[in-house]
Amino acid sequence: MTNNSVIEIYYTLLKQYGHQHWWPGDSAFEVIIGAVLTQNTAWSNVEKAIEQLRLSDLLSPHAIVEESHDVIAEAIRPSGYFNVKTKRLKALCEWFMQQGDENSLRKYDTDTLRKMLLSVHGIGPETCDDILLYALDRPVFVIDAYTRRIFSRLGLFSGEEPYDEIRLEIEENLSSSLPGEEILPVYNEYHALVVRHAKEACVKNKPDCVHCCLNQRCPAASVFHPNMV
DNA sequence: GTCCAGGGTTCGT
DNA sequence: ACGAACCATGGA
Repeated sequence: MTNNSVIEIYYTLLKQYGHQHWWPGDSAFEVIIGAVLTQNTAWSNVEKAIEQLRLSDLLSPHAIVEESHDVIAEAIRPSGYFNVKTKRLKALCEWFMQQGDENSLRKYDTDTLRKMLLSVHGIGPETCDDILLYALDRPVFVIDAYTRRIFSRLGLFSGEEPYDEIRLEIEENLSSSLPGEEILPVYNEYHALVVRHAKEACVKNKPDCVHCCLNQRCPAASVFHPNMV
């Protein structure tokens, strides 16, 4: 990985697509709920689930802990895996309430918070980093399937490396390119741009489509290969 | 009808 | 430490 490759990819994506405005204006709690609901699920379905929670007055940690499994499951049905996700939401909300208010999480450093979140049932590495970045304003680089696919096709990784191996290498590379005060908004925007690009890159979003970012058959190839038509 | 989405847990090897 | 089955809806 060359010295500035990660930030250069960022500037390329930002120039192509502009700002994505991910999770703006929502409360931290709503972002946290969304992070669980969107696991392996299209965001459009998550919006329906959140709206149904809102209409049932279930959009608070206390309500989700107290309400019955079946009522919550029915509310979040559109997001899929509703029985699994109901358990995960309850576990996460119980943890959240045990911490007191949102401000009581500020006293932990990011690595400590990550371990705390990962110990909650239903929170894996990606959901954890979504919460850290988009709800708690921590500077972490979110690794998802799109990130692996795109960075792999740009030759930076094989794509099979463990989650934290990719994350730490990208974070080290990025932080060497930017001062600390400016890195949080870049992490925030970067993941959103990767998702946006992945959707543009391959019409069918096929994991085995080897053309994305590699040749002109990919609709988004010119983003990284300006000389290609 | 088929594929897959802003994943994680559990249970084999 | 790694692989596979499992969970379930809705849009393309």
